[in-house]
Amino acid sequence: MKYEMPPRFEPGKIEAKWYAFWNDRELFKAVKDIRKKPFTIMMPPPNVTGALHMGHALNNTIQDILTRFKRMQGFCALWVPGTDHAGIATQAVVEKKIFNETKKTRNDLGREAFVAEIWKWREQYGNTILNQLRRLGCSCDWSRTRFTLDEGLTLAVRESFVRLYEKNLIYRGARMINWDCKLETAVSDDEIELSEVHGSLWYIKYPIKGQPDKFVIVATTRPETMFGDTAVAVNPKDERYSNLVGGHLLLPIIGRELPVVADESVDPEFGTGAVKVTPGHDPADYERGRRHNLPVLNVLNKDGTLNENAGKYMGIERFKARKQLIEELDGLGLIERIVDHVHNVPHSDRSKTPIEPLISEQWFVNMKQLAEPAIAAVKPDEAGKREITFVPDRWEKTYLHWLNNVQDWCISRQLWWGHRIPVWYDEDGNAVALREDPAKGAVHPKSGKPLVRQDDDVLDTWASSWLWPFSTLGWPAKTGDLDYFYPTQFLSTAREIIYLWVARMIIAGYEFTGEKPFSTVYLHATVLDAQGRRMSKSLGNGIDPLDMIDQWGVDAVRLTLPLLTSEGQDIKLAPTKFEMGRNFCNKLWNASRLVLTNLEDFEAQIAGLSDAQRNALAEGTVDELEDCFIEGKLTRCIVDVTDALERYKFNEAGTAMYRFVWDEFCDWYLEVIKPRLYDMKGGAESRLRCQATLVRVLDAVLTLMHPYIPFITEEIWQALRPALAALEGKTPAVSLAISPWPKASKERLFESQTTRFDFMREVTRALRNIRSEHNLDRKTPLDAVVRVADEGKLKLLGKSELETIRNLVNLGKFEIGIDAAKPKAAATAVLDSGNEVYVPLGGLIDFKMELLRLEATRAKLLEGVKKTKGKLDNLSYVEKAPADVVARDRERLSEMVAELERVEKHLEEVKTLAK
RNA sequence: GGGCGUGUAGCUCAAUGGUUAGAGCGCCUGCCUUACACGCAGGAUGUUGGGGGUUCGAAUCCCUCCACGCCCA
Repeated sequence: MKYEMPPRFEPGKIEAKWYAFWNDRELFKAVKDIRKKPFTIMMPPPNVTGALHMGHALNNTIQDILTRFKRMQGFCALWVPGTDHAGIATQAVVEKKIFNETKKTRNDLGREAFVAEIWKWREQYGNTILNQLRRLGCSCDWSRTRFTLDEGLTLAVRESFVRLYEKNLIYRGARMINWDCKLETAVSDDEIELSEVHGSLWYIKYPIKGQPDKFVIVATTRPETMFGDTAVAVNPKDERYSNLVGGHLLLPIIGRELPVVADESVDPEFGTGAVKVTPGHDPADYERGRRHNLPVLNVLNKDGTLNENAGKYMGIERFKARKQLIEELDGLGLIERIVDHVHNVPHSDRSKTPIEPLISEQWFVNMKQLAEPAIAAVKPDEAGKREITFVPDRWEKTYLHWLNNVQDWCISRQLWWGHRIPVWYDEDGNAVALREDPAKGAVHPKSGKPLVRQDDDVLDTWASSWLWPFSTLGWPAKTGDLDYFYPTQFLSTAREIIYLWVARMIIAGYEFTGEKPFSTVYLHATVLDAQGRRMSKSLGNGIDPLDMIDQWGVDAVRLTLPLLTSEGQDIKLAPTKFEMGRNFCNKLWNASRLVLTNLEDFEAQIAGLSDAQRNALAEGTVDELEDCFIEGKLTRCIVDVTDALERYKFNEAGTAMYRFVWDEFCDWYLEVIKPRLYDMKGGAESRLRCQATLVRVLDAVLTLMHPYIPFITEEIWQALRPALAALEGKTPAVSLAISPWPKASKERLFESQTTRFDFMREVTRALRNIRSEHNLDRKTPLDAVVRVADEGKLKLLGKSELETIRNLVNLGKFEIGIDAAKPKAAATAVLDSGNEVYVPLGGLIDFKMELLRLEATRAKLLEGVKKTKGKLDNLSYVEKAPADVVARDRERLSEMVAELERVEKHLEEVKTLAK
């Protein structure tokens, strides 16, 4: 049977085919199986409005590598996909779309109709990102896809709310919150970012009561809030103002009397040392207001216009009002000066508009007590073990810092899209939280009065995603899945949501299930552009993973990303980086092409063997040196890759495979066996042993690499499958995706054979170097002599190894001998242990080149001798360093000295001959 | 201001305190050798940011300075 393979790997042709194959056979479906250990990952749910970006591509590649690895290791591997409803973002997207199409706002439509529109939108576009994850090859259990507004998850949100409410950990109150004037909702502290703004500091004159010509000058960055001023504060130690404390000023324009209060928190260095106090619109002033019993005045409407407290400025947008107010004050001569001022202003993550701190009635979660188990979870026990481990571990500090200073969490949002707060009020405003919607005529359990309305607000989206690790498995119901798959093993996410999400999930896990939600938190690299900047829509510097998949193939993308990622380091990415992965896939493709196109007779040959003979082949042969060598390297590779994956070192595992395939298997093994394979140089049996080794090694390589590059490996493996079946005498798994992970046995490291193979390589390299440096065409055979020092070295190269060298270098006459004489006019390479290689070149020899080569060797040796001798001459080194280190250095030194002598001898000869 | 991180070849990055610091890309030379030019063979390239210290021994540990990045206030 012949398998047609084009000389170049064409990823586009196979990707869809294999994804459908896996899916149709439900290979990714995880069914509880008590004979297996579970391995569970909950995918961080992307926004339902989202599209796949490079961060997603990296994060999900990592999760898929691990899931596939564990599945092949025999775990019951479950990877749950899903999306979150992204309250603010989704509502904004749909509202914009509706407005563009119909010029209607959500208020025009009304709550119910608008929410119905969003659901329609979700039906149509909500699966975009999940389909993109399929394109990436993610082996999720799609039958368990979850959405944070699903019925089950809604139930979970409600249950969690009512439980916390009943424990008095949720409360409603008027607090200073962050108000987003564009989206007209509260946002939590974690959803704002400070950004530097080049603004002004206005120095405004506040007249002193009873002294109309005298003023106190107050500096402010936000003059429009002055309508909410209820005092002016100075530092008690500030002598400039000590006579005014206790007196009153007059608020310009309005004329309201403002007491002058002394407060420690005022920085005398800032501005004039006198600051206006606006308790309704500044967190620091709010505290000052409390200390001095000042009234709180709100001057803003929800849309960011000023309200009736601003007098004639009522209805004017905040920044317009600021400008007009300044003009008016200036006209009144009340602006003393204006100074440029750079300061940090909080902006909403979502709308990017400046946040207004203001007092508002909101729902909060009291976090202090809830945080305690989450803090304990990362404390090592006596054995140094932690319930939850961060990788890299330094992020644990970041996590703890937040938890130790945790603030109450504002969970209500003035939106329509989300989980409506399950609280109902009676006519007096008495609230009650309910697991189920109240029946008609239901009454408040305490007041006995009928419940008349539900709270209008919805919950922060994180109040549903913090339940994700267990709500996805059926919680609050005690399901078998929850029992089996929970706690999960691994969470991989971006570090910017350690607070928003990771910490809250851990809190929720302990509070609601009594257990940790996962044992490892892996913080993946941040993908930056080539200049090291974050990829962002506004900069337009993003690299679209789907473009990259189209251009290079999905396997190339999946292989390249982890290869670029060393733990904890960020990735600077440019599209051309994927060449590395693409080229590797092509290399693997062609190596496989060589193997597969030379297996035509393999099954027939195997069929002619006894079971014992076949079994011997299937277990691996030990006859030819190169077979032992490649098996030994493979064993090493299996150990390294498995170990690296267990430690989540995705680049180490990737590099180990890359090295093995390219540097050992392709560069040496495949080159060495060609005569055996093509020309039956070792006879038919040797050829069959070679084929069997190729099948074994290629199978192992494909298996090891499958988690990284699932498509190409499946494609090749399916072609290899008949040969594998013949060799093993049994039917292999239906897919590589569920094939067993390779096992390494220590008996198959073949160390002595590897040493011999390495000597062969050394001689080969020396000869190639001579050929290349002397500019000798590959087609002209060279004669060569290998001089070895003793019997032991002679034995390192057997007859077949000499043949191998002859083939690799294209040699004519080729001899080896103890103390073999150096031919005249020969190029020389000095190896270690007294071994030398001579190539008689006769008239072709370039003495100048030969001189340069030997000089270079000499210089290197001299440097080495000097360094090592210096070390050994140091008495304290010899005394204090470990004996084996010193012994090794002694050996090296004598070795180098001997080599140096020989090089110098050859140099003299060349010099004489060159004359 | 506080915390964390980074600085190694032209570029992007590796390297449990112990051989003469490695790889990919790029560069130079020669090859379309019947798996692969997305390739093969050979080659060049380093004051490991500066300074100080600990140590027999430092890219690695400590201190300090410089530059850059991220997070928190």
